[in-house]
Amino acid sequence: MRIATWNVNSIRPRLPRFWPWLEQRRPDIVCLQELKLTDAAFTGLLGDDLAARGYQYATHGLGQWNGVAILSRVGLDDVERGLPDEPGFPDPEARAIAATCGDLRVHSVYVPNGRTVDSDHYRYKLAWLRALRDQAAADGPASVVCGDLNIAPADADVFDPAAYAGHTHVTGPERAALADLMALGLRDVVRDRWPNERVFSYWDYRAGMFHRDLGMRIDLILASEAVAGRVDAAWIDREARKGKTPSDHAPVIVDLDEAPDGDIGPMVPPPSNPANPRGRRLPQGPASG
DNA sequence: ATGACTGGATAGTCCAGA
Repeated sequence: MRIATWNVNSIRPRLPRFWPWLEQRRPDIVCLQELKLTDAAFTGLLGDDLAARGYQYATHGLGQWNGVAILSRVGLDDVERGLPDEPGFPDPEARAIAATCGDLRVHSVYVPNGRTVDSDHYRYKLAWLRALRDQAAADGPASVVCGDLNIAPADADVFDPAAYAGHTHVTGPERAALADLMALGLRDVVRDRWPNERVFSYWDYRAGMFHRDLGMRIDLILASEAVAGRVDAAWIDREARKGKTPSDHAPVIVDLDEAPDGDIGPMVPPPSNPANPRGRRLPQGPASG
């Protein structure tokens, strides 16, 4: 099963990129962020074409900012829009949606940016992350938190840590909030798969940042242990950042083995292969470079 | 270089993004 997450930076002007991407990558579950549409506008714009491709969908969109969705070809139940006791700015925004897709609880999130350190928006970001952790704490054993976390987990996840000193996305409190979320038992599956690689998911539109590969890794798939153990491939789809009218974010894609029937039995040891010590298939596309 | 680009709302430029 393939799961993808993509901050599309407005779905309406992205449609000429979105439909070919969906046809090419054929994910079973898609988490989208920054739709910048109401739910009604999303349905009017994409509803029939998604149904024709076999996707159910649920959206949480309130207007021109934010907006998140989950698309699924493997079932879509128990949809939850927003977070329990969700903080707002000042009112709650459309930044979180969750649903059960087959055996998986799936979250699609667009974490607040934070703007500048110690601003009201920064405090809102931290409060929002606590509310997300509290929601995810109620998940069953098979869950994924996917989306634009707006936090670079480590210095290796920004092109120049010194350039980000004193800026949001890299501060201790933000990383601590991410660590608190991951302390529920969630794994950063792309970093697990590419422990020493230069792997970014966002590049500023300006100054040829993508061409020079000066970016950040802020779009994450965080998977519970039971799911992380099923990961075959985990990579950033840089092809989607190339060419005309891209989003400034690239999709993140994870492939899982089929869920075991019934109880999870003893793990079969992976084949011993020095070129691929994790015993995983190689990804369908490049992770970076 | 406190820049650079893109999208939304608007009808001038401003806000937001990160």
